[in-house]
Amino acid sequence: MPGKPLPRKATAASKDDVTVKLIAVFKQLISEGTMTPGGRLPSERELAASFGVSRSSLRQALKVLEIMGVISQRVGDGTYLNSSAKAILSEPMQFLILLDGISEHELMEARLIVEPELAAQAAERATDEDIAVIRREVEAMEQATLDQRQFIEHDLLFHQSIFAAAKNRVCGLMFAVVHQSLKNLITLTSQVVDAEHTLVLHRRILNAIRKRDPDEARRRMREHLLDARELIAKVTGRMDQVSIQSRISKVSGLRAGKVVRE
Amino acid sequence: MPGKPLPRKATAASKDDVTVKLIAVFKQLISEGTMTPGGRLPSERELAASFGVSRSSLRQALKVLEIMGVISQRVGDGTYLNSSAKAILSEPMQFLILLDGISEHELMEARLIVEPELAAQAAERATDEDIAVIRREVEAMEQATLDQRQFIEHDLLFHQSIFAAAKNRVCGLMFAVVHQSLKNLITLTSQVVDAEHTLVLHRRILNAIRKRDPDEARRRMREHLLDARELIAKVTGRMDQVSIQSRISKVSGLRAGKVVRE
DNA sequence: TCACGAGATTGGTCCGACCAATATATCCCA
DNA sequence: TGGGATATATTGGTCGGACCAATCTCGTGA
Repeated sequence: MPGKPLPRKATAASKDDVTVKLIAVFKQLISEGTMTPGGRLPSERELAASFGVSRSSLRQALKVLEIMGVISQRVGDGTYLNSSAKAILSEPMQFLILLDGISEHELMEARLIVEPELAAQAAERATDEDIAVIRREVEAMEQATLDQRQFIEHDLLFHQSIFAAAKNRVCGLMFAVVHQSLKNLITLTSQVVDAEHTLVLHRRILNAIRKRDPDEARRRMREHLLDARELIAKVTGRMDQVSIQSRISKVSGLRAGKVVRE
Repeated sequence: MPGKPLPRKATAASKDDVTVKLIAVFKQLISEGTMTPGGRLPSERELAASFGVSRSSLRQALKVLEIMGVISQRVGDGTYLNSSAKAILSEPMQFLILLDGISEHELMEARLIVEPELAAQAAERATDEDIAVIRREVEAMEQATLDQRQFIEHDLLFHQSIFAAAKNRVCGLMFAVVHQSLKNLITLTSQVVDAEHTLVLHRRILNAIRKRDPDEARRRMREHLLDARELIAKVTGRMDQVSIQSRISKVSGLRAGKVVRE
């Protein structure tokens, strides 16, 4: 009896499948500068041969990276390493919200923690240019009071521009997806109140930052978010689980079929 | 002139490849409750047939979900939907740090924004049990002053337990990965100062939360993080880019080969 | 000089095959 | 009859090849 072919070396990462190893390799290559942002990767066939794996396995790894926003692929062209990855947290966050059943209320709670502090920091650190950008978003909102889509878009951009002014990319990137997740809900709330209501609150924040007054900026942002949270609570009270459903983009093309275990 | 074969229907999701559509389908199925956390999915072959796609394409989608931590796959067993996904942001965040070149300093900045506020909220909302958990982490650190690995582990758990006490899952999940990213760096700093130094600061935070004093909790946490940031600055001053390299897990098994464009 | 077009390149999808790990059912013996 | 060893089926993991469509490249010809 020859026993098992190989006792399966316990070399730590030996149980990882090829895809996981490949992702680790890419991470390594990026960190050591072999692959630079914006650069083009060899073709899938070359990469597969170079790594000694099948194209199928390689494609699985590349697909993961593409969905996460690390790379971009275009047929007939090639594969490119993205320079920045603003959307990298988007997909995971959506699943996180689904799996852990995170409510809109909790998302607003998180905003209440972070955004007032960031507004305060923005008041301290913003350059004149940063402030100009923030003001431009307010003006864009003023001119879009009739176009709800545009209005909300600039509403979110307003908050993002404050993140940028606070010079805190980590929070900025993290909360970009939080904003995106709340987008549908914000749309609902903005049907309840008129645009001027939101604009007043935004202007107060802008002015506090212009005055370089961190404490007031913090207070005004908090005021704005508390107001928004209240509105959301009012709206969701009538919507309940519907809001969850509507947040999921409708699927086209593939039939769902039976997926449950028979 | 026949023009382009088909003007590319602008049906929104028509340009997405199969994998992207499949992920959207799974999102849909989870949100509508057809797939429930902990539940088992049909086999890959069944799913592929059910969706009318090849197993290869399906596997790409499943791989993405597995890396993100949405599902777990075991050969010979099957595919299961995870209940919660604490690790869901881990991989994306690592690439985010790499691609955008986010420094340890920026990560600490983000902690300085969030954790003091969370400590304050913990002081307000913590149940007796929450506080017991926090205290237990402090005690665990006291008993692990000799085992550096254990010590740091409980250091991070201390901070996590405060997040839990603050009842803010969003920030908790987001900053779990930030902590993880800083782990190596914390290891370095704890070689510079003795354990008691850290313990004193932790005890102050714990006591503030026990006294239900939000303001002091906020101040004490801030004090702790400012101290940590200073230590990190001191350490990284001598390390520079080395810290980035060491954060990447070494790869085994696959040879990197040439990847640059020749 | 520029527009057109044939060919090469590249990612996207599918199929079929085999392997190894695991679970389940089966059988045999104590 | 009970329990452990064994055979079988199921399942994910990997591979190779094939074809398609989008895109790029480059040479040709007006």
